[in-house]
Amino acid sequence: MTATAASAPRLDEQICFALYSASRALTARYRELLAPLGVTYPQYLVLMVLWERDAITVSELGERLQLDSGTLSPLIRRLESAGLVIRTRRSDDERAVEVTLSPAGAALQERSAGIPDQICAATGFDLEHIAALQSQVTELAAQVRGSR
Amino acid sequence: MTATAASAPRLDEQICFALYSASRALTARYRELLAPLGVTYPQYLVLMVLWERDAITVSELGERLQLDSGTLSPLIRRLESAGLVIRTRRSDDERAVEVTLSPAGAALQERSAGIPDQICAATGFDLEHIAALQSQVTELAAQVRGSR
DNA sequence: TACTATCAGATTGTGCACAATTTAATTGGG
DNA sequence: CCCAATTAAATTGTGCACAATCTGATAGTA
Repeated sequence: MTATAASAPRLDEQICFALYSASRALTARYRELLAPLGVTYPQYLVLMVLWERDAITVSELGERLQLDSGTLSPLIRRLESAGLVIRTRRSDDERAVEVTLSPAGAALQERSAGIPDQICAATGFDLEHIAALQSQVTELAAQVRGSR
Repeated sequence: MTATAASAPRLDEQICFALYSASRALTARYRELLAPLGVTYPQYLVLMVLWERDAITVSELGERLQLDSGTLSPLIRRLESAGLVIRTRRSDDERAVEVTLSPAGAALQERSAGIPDQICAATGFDLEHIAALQSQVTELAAQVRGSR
């Protein structure tokens, strides 16, 4: 015997695989819903942040989404190519790039308004259950980030 | 007004973002723990499946991990280059490729045995809480996959 | 036997993630 | 004022994910 059954890491028991797999399953669902709008799920996340608060820098976006410039720079460039956002150097600090919604980018908020409900429906969970799960998962992520 | 506050999709409220973010946070933790072993988290997942049941085809791996050949083919080739697995065409069906652990791949099971506990510790959650969360997240993923 | 359909992997192309490095602007200290 | 340190993005390189396509092997059927 190499290891006892109890200590062997089984795939089904690992919270990380569950999160990884669920995240990909949900993202796949978003992919279908977002395809008509011509944006990917990470691009949609950036747009959501901008819909909450427009004219935000790349690093502020990065803090919000926990993504670095290596991911965001090309992603935002694609959003700009698609005509959804505008990138401008901030005049008081030429290092910072401010990302602003174009009219087309702002208009996408309306067109995507039904998506969250469709996602909720796809989970088959009621709203309270989703909210409870969401807060626990968020707390777990915060713990893991803070544990290093 | 463009939309009511209630209908506006807020990032913090979205289960998908919570899962996506938590998955990345946990994977980052795995990355540190797996670095000494020279494997990535997806590669570790493949090895875990093989530790459970060796000599499995690429498509069976794909079913288990919900990944397609576009992801697995190059990943398994890297595992083979690293000397951790061996790829052999099945003699009774030359289409199928069987993935088998090399001695080095099998040996990694011992060396990685402490990782799950370290991950649990990083979450700060007790085992029952993790298990409860894990089963809910898994069920949610199954629902989402089945809803199309 | 040919002919078609199906199936298993591999390949191609796009878009994330992320580590590491680079470039340019700003800040702080002497 | 000058220069080192810091900061914000961008760039480079690697490795997933995944859609779409391709190649070759197998199965089924007239």
